[in-house]
Amino acid sequence: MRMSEGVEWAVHSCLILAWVEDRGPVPTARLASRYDLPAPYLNKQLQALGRAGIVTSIPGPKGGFRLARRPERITMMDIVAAIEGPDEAFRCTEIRQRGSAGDITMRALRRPCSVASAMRTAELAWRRALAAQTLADVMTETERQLPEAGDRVRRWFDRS
Amino acid sequence: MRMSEGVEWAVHSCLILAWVEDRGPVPTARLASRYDLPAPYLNKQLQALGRAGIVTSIPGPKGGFRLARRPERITMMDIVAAIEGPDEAFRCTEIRQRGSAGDITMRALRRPCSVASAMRTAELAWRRALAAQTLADVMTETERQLPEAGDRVRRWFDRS
DNA sequence: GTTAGCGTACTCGGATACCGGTTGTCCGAGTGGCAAAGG
DNA sequence: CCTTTGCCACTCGGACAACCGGTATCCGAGTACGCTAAC
Repeated sequence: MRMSEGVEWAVHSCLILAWVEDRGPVPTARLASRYDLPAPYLNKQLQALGRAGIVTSIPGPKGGFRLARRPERITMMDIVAAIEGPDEAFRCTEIRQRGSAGDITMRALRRPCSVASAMRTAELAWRRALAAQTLADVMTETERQLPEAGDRVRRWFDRS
Repeated sequence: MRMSEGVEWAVHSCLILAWVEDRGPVPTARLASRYDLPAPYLNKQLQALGRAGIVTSIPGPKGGFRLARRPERITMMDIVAAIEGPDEAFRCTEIRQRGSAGDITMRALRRPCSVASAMRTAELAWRRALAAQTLADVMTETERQLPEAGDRVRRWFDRS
């Protein structure tokens, strides 16, 4: 089980956009050059964020991306779901119904598979933990370690 | 992000082995035919369980697999870790150090990346939730829905 | 001097190839059981 | 009848291909800016 690398890119990009705030939209090429990432592929991730309503895109010159809402209203869960998709990691294929085990009483099939339930419980805990952390929380934590982080980003955005 | 299908197979196989208990080892072919799974690939998963110390293998005729310890001592986390490997889903590649963002103060790099920390927190919640559920718990829940589940497995094992 | 029109350059957006990993398969090493032969 | 010995069939174990989703890339549609020229 492996999370897409695009998630890391997306979160860091959102951090940049959050710190830049209202200074104007940031184009993909700018974000890509900052972290030395392939611009077209990063653009793909940003499009996914756009479809999820996390960022808004402005076309044309002086265009780019900006956050669609305040960092306090964007959770880690939102970003992960936008990139990874809505499907959950464990997908029950109902093997209990297949093969020679398929002749079990039908009424048990009304109830969800116990194995799937156990996995779902764990995954729900994961989702809750992600949803409990907002982009603003990550910003605060980063600035606690490096107080000038926001200023650095804004200076980087202003020059050039 | 998608969990390997082998996890579902492994859990269901462990359930069979738990219900069979001391009646003797169950060969891969028997397990595979029960759920209509490709036997060689299921064998691969069982080998992984063996390396993790969850099941023990007995070679030769009348051989097969059996649980290495009681179901109360086997957690869902053990099985998932055995199949999926020890690596965590989110892998921080430290993009904050790359590109034009690489010129930040070194002391911030002593501390872990805030993004990675947030992800790690969530993943830890997932792992705790998995570790809190034992194989015995899943057995109990299954028998609550279908009380004769254990007897069915044992009868299936005895005949043929 | 002002304004309307046009060209241009820059942006996003979706459609298109490449690659690593999971999935699926195969054959060889090892071992217990069974049967037959000998005492 | 008991013991021993050889063979065989069945098991696990690791090494070998095939398919698929994520990775990486490209080019086209659209738009705001800036320049030019006419009024």
